[in-house]
Amino acid sequence: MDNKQISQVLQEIGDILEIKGENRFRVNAYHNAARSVLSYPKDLRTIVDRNPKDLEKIPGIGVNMKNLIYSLLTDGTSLELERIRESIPSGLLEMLRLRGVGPKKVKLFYSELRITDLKGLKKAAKDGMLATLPGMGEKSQNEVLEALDEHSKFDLERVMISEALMEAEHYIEYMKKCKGVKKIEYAGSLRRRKETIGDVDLLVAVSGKNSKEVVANIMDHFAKYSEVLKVIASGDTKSAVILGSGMQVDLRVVDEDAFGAALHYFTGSKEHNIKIRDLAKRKGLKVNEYGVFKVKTGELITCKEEKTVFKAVGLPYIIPEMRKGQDEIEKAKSKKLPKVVELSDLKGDLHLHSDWSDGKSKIEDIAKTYQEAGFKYIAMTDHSSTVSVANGMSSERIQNQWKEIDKINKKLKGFKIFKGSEVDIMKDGSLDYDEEILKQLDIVVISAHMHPRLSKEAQTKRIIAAIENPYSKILGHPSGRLINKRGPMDMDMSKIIDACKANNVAIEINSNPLRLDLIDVYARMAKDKGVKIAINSDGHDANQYKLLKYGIFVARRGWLTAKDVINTLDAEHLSKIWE
DNA sequence: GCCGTTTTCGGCCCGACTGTTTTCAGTCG
Repeated sequence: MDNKQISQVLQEIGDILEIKGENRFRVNAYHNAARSVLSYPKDLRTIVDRNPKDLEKIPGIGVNMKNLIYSLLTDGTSLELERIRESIPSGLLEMLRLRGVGPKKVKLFYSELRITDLKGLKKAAKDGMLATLPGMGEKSQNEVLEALDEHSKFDLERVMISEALMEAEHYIEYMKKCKGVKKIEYAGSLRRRKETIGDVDLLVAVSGKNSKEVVANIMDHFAKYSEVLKVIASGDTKSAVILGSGMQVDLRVVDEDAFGAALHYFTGSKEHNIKIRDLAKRKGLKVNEYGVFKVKTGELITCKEEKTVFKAVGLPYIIPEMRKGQDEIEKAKSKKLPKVVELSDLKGDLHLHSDWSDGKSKIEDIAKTYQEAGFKYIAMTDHSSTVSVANGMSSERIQNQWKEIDKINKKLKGFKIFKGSEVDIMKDGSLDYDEEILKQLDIVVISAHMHPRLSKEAQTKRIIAAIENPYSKILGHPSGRLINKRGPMDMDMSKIIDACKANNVAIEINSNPLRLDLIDVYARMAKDKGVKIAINSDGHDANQYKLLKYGIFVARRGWLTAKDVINTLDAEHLSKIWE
């Protein structure tokens, strides 16, 4: 059982307790613990193996949760979990996933009408039975039917950040055309640059002098966007819609004087906000989306800008990417937040494909495009021979490619193409070219494309063997995951990072929004262990240098500075790190 | 159930929107 599965169990227990109407703080404790475990950067199994008591050091985990997690990891289940699962029909949990249906309604449906699953719910709604329940009516019944319809139509998967960003930017362009919109920004997980996004939050500022009609007009404009499929809420200052793509977009309108406070509030994360409010409380302050208030006098500290919120609670500005509710507030207090890397720090890209393998562009065009975009170098890393589906290059072909690179390099001024390869890691951990080729390459990116289903031990051993190859320079897309399509390979990332440190191998953050691999927690772990990172596009088209921004997002969420990233170096300094 | 520069007991973020009520409970973020 991994952290994600443990987190799911904790979430499930919380959900069941909630349906049963247990004490809400006890319910919250399970949900908090679930989130805490999910974002915890270390494998809980390794903690249990060393000293189970250490589990209590994880925020939100006390003696009870520790015992539960211990049984889950040693027995694969626990008495408590079994007992609680038996206490309600399992289908009730699925009902919780419906929009507008929470624990109270699930309990109501079950206790009054013995409804135990979605099918039964649909029948009861169609038969008009739901409307007869206390607190329900025709409208609520229809809401349930619509929620059931949505549930079957859209898989409620979170979408890639690239998609959400595009949707948000288009919506913002449209909203800017509306009179009275002084400022507009997206907030939420999109602003925090999470790798996947559940819904988009838009925040609009209006001038305090604006009348109610102006705000109403903005709400109206919002609902009339051409992509809107359904308006699910529309109040005085808050609206929500569902787009044709299935994505939910929320809008909130605030006075421009409260814009900073509201932006902070709606950027989250929830955990970060709770910690900020806790800190404020201890200073006799109250923080909400309208500003920071002195509790005793009720005096308002106006927060037109976000940094005023932080200042009011005695903190330096914390960038959205860091707001996870982990240790960022502590580190900010002691002025230990790093200055994180920016897109403009990148001087080159060390993982790219041309039409020599499965890319679309010619090497020369790629080089020109990158140079025009302000970069100083690239490494051409086409696929090695075994990856025949991607037109991998034989030893002979790659040597021909070097001749072409030499020719182009002579023509270029102030720009360099490194000779590289994305060399496949074989099942036994050996590399897909022999020494004769490897030793002539400037950049050897080692990647596993085949055998993703090996056991954890075998996979870890295989990858480490490849890292130990003296010619390996960068470990490419380490986990092999494809977001919403394929999970990560089962391997011990902590050991792999240690091996990279021991062998002077950098680890890649692959900027393709479908990969974003290494993930942020491991990026931070690598940094803490002194391992260098390469932020690469893995581009298959000259214009895919534009993907690098997504890799930068991950790096910033992993607290990386420019110094932690090798492709912020000049071409001359870059070659020296492996000497 | 968790947690502690007010505390080992007594708190636990907080406000908007909706529908069904006629002052509020449930849901959501």
